[in-house]
Amino acid sequence: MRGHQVTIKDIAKILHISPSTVSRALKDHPDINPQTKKNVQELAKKLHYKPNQIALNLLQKESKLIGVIVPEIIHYFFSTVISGIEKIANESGYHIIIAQSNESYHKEVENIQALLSSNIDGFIITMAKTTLNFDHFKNVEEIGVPMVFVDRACDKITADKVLVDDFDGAYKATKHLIENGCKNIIHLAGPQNLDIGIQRKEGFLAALNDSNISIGDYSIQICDTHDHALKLIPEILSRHNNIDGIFAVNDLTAIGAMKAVKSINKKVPDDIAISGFTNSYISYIADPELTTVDQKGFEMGQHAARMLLKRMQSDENYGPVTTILNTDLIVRKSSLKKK
Amino acid sequence: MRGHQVTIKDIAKILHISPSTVSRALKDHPDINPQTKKNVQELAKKLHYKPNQIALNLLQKESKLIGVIVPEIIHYFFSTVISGIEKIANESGYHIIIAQSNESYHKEVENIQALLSSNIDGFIITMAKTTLNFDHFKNVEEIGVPMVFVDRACDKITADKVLVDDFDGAYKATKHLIENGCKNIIHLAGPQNLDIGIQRKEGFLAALNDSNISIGDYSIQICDTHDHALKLIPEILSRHNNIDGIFAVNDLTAIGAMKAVKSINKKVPDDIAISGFTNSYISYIADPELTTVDQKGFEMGQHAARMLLKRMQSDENYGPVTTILNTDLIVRKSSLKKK
DNA sequence: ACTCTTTTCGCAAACGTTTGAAATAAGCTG
DNA sequence: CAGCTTATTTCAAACGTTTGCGAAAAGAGT
Repeated sequence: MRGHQVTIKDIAKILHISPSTVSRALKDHPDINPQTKKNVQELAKKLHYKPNQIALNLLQKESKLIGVIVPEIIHYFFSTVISGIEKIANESGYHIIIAQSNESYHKEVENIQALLSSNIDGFIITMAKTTLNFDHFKNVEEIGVPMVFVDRACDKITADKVLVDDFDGAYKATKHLIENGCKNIIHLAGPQNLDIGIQRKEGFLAALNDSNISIGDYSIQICDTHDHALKLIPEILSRHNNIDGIFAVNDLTAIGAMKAVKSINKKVPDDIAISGFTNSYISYIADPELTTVDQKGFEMGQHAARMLLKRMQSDENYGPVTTILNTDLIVRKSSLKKK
Repeated sequence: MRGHQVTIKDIAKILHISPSTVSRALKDHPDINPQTKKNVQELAKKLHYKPNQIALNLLQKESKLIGVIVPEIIHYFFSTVISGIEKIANESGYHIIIAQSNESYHKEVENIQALLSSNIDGFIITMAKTTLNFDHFKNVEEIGVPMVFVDRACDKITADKVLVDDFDGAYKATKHLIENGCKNIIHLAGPQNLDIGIQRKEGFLAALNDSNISIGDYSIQICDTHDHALKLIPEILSRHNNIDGIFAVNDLTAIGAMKAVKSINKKVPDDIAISGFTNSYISYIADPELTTVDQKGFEMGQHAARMLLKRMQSDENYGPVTTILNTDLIVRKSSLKKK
């Protein structure tokens, strides 16, 4: 179906010269007669000659492609990460192939295999939540394809990593709630098998500790989805009527909590102040606008891409680098009590 | 830096046989001695042999890559489209390269050129809002690379298209508002140089017409962002106090309007009912949850990928196909007045 | 007229794989 | 044992491009 692409051979045949001469003429090699050069270049332009990247890739053993594997691109955070990667990659003539794991270990393995055989030059990966076995990463490591982990890292693998200071972000958000008058804050926590779940919880606890606020047995609730928060919050509030602050592990959960609070006729932030984590655009869309911790997806993506490019271009095998980015607390109305 | 990938030649050398024998042994060719087959296959497995896709691509003159160009993946709609494409593409052994135009004509042209020279097998494209010149698409057409447009089409180019019935979706949403007691609805419309802007407006007008509702000079407002709605709505409501319904061209704008309405102490939906368009997840996150028109991004993506695959695999050059998908009205609380 | 240099070009190999055709060796038939 | 079949393997070309090296031709110097 596809029309025959013009090749160097075609040009060579027409001009009755050899392919090598055409190749050199096209790249202005000094060995070539100016007249020949002119002939070749003119014909190439006329025929819309485009070098065949596949052939070049085969020759140079590189594809100028970066494989990006993320759980789900519909999540704001991951799409900003991707945008950051794309920007830096494009600047260096690379393109990105995107594959989604949908948080499935199985799909992740499959994607890695598939992209490996596409001769990807490097990987940027955010692990799936369900990934507990790391053989597929080990495999990548053995083959020698450079790899950078973003946001969710894996201890078992020696690879570059870009993380965000989850502990500090959680600490800042919690501290902020306390400073705004909250005396009884609960944390809606993420899964405790993931580092981000642990770190954000620890940051929360540290902030309470530093302010000498006692921690109840209900202070930590494992709850990291909008719908779960919607159900859980009214239940908890009915049992602990004096809760006046909520720090959620992500924005969606925070907003679920916000809706729940409003549904039982409590006011946000005056009765209960709320902070999320991520700074996705729904935090801005929420009513009242949501205080949150900026997770800097775009910067993380850019950083990851730069690390990968450096690794790919370097000959020496320097040790793995881990970069931890700072978070910013974004204060909006959901946490500012009038008092 | 990259470790040597195991090739057929390596296996051949180790086993002291020829590459062709190895190749055939790996694909269970009947000509090969069972013992040889076994040796080869075992060694291949042991060495983690993976066929080099680039070499295959060169041989078969295809890259098994589909170029996807969308305005911005952070938008829920586009990320669902991409997911749909990815699913179908993967099923047929294809991968997708994603490039964003950021709604910029310039970036769009650049992306097309770059992906073309990567020997993409086909394109799936949603035009940028600012694209008014179509030479780059013409170019793709001439070269003979198949191309499918999604959501936003271009009349000047003969290519397959997947659209959504914007008119009907808008009609249904408006009709629904009317049936729920709205007597004075305004439409926050998209840019009128884009087909979706026009169609949704026309659907809105048709529904009003069919219900014999008169149309004021203020009934159509060009306004398609959250922030714009936030400013515009209080202003309009102060001038036209009897407005009791808003149909917005997209969910974000609808939610901006919703926040504005609430900010001047009117109730949604009782005072003013609201409907959006897209059915992004923010419509579910909104408070009250937003009635909207499901634009079926995932289905559109799947459909586009199928059309592209069909086109790529077909030898004959059948005329361009346009598929128009139906929309679904998703009724939620924002439009259900009590009475 | 001889060698030496310069200019310009082509040959051939390489990248990893597939595949039609040819080659080899062994076994079988009559 | 000549001729034939069958089983198994290798050769060589092909995909499009690059590149080291050699070759041819022309000019320069002695």
